[in-house]
Amino acid sequence: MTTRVRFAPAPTGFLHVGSARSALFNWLYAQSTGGEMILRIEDTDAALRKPEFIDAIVKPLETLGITWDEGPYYQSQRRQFHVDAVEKLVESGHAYFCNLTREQADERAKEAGLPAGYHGWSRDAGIEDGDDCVVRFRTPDTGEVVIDDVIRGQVTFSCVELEDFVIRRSDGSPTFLVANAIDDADMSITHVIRGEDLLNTTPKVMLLWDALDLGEKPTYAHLPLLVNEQRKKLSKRRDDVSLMDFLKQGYLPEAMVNHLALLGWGPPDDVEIRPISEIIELFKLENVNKGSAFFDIAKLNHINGDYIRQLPVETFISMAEPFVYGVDAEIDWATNDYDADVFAMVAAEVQQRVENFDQIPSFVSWLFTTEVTFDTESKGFKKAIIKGKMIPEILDAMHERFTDVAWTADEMNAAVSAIGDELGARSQVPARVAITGTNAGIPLWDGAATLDRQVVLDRIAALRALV
RNA sequence: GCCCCCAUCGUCCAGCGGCCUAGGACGCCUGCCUUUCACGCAGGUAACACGGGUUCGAAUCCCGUUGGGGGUGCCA
Repeated sequence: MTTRVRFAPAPTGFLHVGSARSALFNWLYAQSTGGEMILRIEDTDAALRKPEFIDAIVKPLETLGITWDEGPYYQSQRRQFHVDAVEKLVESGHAYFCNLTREQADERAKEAGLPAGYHGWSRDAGIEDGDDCVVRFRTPDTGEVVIDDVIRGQVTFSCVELEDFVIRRSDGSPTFLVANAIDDADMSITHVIRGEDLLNTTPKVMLLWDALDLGEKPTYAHLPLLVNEQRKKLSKRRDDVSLMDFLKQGYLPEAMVNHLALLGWGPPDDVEIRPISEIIELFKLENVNKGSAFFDIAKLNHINGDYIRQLPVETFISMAEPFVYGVDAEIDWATNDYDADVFAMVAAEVQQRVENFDQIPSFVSWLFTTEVTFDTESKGFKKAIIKGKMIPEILDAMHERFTDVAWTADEMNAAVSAIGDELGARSQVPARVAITGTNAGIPLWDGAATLDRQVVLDRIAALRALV
């Protein structure tokens, strides 16, 4: 039997990295077993039914290269099936009407000295359907529901712990629990792979499954949660969780996917950075571990840097463009002052040094601005200039020779080296600081030769004034 | 509160009863390379939460404790 998995996100306005990880693991499982994946949008709640929300899910998935064979299906469009199922459950006595609101239920619980929540009051009250009525599922009073989870083994829930949950809201819309059971059955889903936060809802779906007589149940696999540094579930409010935002910041989709695949799973040979084809080949759902995983940006950065360095330089240059030119680029130079040829000349050197595209401007800013700023408080400046030997002498000599040195990389370089030799001091680093504003960066002279002589002289003078 | 899940270096992953004086990766530190920085290379730092069992033998199995997390919605 071909395996069929589904990624079923609720459209909340953007794709969460945790959801992306779920999508990825579903996809990896489908790919590794030669199975199929379907995309299903869980928009049973009217508030979630907005077309722009769909794009916010579909687009990032496409960018990541996570493909699906069927869909997107919309639960909202399958509503009739869900409504029918609810009706069937009422008719068969598995469900009943209830006209208590959440507040009323809590109040009654308080009066009865019970924990907050609904305690089955409407069960046999013979309530007729009405405007304010929900439909609740009658959970068994005894027995237990056992989930055979691929990742967690057997998980047992006693039925007494399960309250009579709502399967149809008072506005008539069925909840996702019904939709889940019906849709998974109709779509012949064989494996439900999703976050651990849904583990507690699984017994309810299984109860519905049996009550509706839907046949063989899918196999479940509950993935460990992705957490922040406080070990709490990644949340929209506290954390950076929008996958598209990461992509916009300059993380490569391949790097993102590689990193995500390493959260909760590891290849048996310990080779972490590798093509997706190999990950598919090595991936085993039963090897996914149970503990929650911290989404570590530092590691993502390292992986991203590796992928960037692997890029053909031409690709790097074209991908870098939005970060150095145009309205969205965060740059400190005037767009007119940007020179694509100069960038292309130094691009290979920049590529070796960045872990992310948004770091590019900091490496080339000095080539396109008139003045550079000296961060006199920085460690690098202190080491190179404040603690440097004969800095004033070097800068004075540089300024003098640069007024008439031949304006080529080699000649400029030679002139500065000569100054160092004559003064018996290290002259290259001070020269670099004067011209670029910092002690760290790409090789200096090819870029420096593209600057105007007066610009360089002014920068030397500017640094000289500080020492 | 109740239910469920989890527990190996700071972080991610390996380990599925002897190969473990616990391995790899990120981070951090040191050195080499380098006219800077980065890459690369060579080292270093650092963990089996605790207590009981079971066993000739436990990071690995069982129980308990503690700690963390998730759920507890007419959200999904």
